[in-house]
Amino acid sequence: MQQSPVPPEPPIYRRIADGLREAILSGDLRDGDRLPGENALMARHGIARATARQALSVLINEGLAIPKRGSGVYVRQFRPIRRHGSRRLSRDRWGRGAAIWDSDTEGRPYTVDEVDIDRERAEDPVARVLDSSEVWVRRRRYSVNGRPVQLSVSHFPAELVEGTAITREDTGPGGVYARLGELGHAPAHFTEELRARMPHPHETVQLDLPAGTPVIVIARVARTADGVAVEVNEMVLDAASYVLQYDFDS
Amino acid sequence: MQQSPVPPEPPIYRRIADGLREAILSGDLRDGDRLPGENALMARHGIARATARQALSVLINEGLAIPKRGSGVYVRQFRPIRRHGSRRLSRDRWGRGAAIWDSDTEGRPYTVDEVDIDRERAEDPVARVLDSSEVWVRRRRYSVNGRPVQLSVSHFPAELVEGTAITREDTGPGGVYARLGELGHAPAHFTEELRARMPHPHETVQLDLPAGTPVIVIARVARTADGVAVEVNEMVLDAASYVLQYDFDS
DNA sequence: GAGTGGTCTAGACCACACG
DNA sequence: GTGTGGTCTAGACCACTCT
Repeated sequence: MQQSPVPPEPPIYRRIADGLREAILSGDLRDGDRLPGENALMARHGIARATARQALSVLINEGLAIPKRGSGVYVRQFRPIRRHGSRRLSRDRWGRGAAIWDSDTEGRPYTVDEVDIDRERAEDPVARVLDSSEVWVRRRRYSVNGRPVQLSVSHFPAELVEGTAITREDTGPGGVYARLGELGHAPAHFTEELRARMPHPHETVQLDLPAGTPVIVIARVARTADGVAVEVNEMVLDAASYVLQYDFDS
Repeated sequence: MQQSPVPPEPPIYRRIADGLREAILSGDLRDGDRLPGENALMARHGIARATARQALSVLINEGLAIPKRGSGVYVRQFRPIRRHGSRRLSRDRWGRGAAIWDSDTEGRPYTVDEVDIDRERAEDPVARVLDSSEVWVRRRRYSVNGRPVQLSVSHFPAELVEGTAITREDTGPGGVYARLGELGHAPAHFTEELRARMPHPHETVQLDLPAGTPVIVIARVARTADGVAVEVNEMVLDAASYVLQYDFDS
């Protein structure tokens, strides 16, 4: 007969973290509220400093709290931007008020900084998809309300765009897609591949990410009506700043 | 005149973590390889145990390494499943060999366990979208090769599906969508909203997630040709097990 | 100046994995 | 049995924030 297994007591730091998480998720502690600090936890539970830190680090790594040096640990907030992928039909017909998650429905004014344009040898996945060993690369960072939210790296086959405005900082009215259209290579079909993972160090710096924040990586391939790939765009989004939406049929 | 700011030396634990990360990302350490343990780091760098642990915890929280009690810390691997959202046109015409990320292209045999079906009061976002205060809820967990990879919670308006196979464990041939079709409410339009975040504790348990693994949350709304919402499905995916793909036009 | 989080040391005991 | 990671104590010094 199976001995009823005794559930082991969770360690102290975990029980403290569970209590604080409960307070956050239940709404007892709200966005921006201050959590009890290290000293408060030490006194209240009679534990060592390292143990109190460990409890707080759980919540920080879960993305529920943010530490501020010399000040305290605070409940984190979530106010995402909504990014639309395919939206062909749904938008006006039943897009209103039907969202699952709250968001700033339309992207607030983006600012673009750290633009960087270069001609480079294509790396492997991009070279294969574009069928081109030389590419023009446009790197950008997007910010909303002064907070960086997205990194974008666009690749174009070098032979295709050589000498056009796509190789210059100002791409002119309508942007790169209008230029591709004038070249007779208007994008008509898109494929977006998505992943989520923890950020690499350079992403943490460029997006100013606190601990416990994943990134969403989108690799988008734009193809002409003939199926020729003309752009590969890899985007890295601060996951805490975005809700992505895709609408489709059948 | 601006004093050239002296970049402060990163702390020891960070420099050690940077070195190990470099070894992982460069391929010096490969999937499944063992990292130097706490004792090795203490000896090599002349540091205290807690500092060595802190260095390793950085990599663990980044999802690059996995600790195994009594054994060591190992380099983590990434072998995702590919999940297709809208795929109307692209699949056969230019889907082949054009992927950015490697994956098991078609989902390997899923197994379903922990099925749970209940009639419940609808919570707020779901109640609003389905315009229904009572819902039938189908909860499931999906596993691939014995590893849990996805949690799924489907909601249906209670009045609509009452007494049908949708309220029973075996939904019959074609599944719930076939049953909805027979009721004259065939789903025709889909909206998927996506987020990524760190998992909640119950998700960590049910998906057996190691630290440093985000989840992707998909809220999918199915609507009939008339625009009536007939299903809300909230899925929670182990982000390390998935690549999502969406294909669309214009 | 007082309080906060960030880093670090030097120990300790434990449960677990592996040979 | 030995080595591993998991938890915890009791200190210390620092940089930073807030008042």
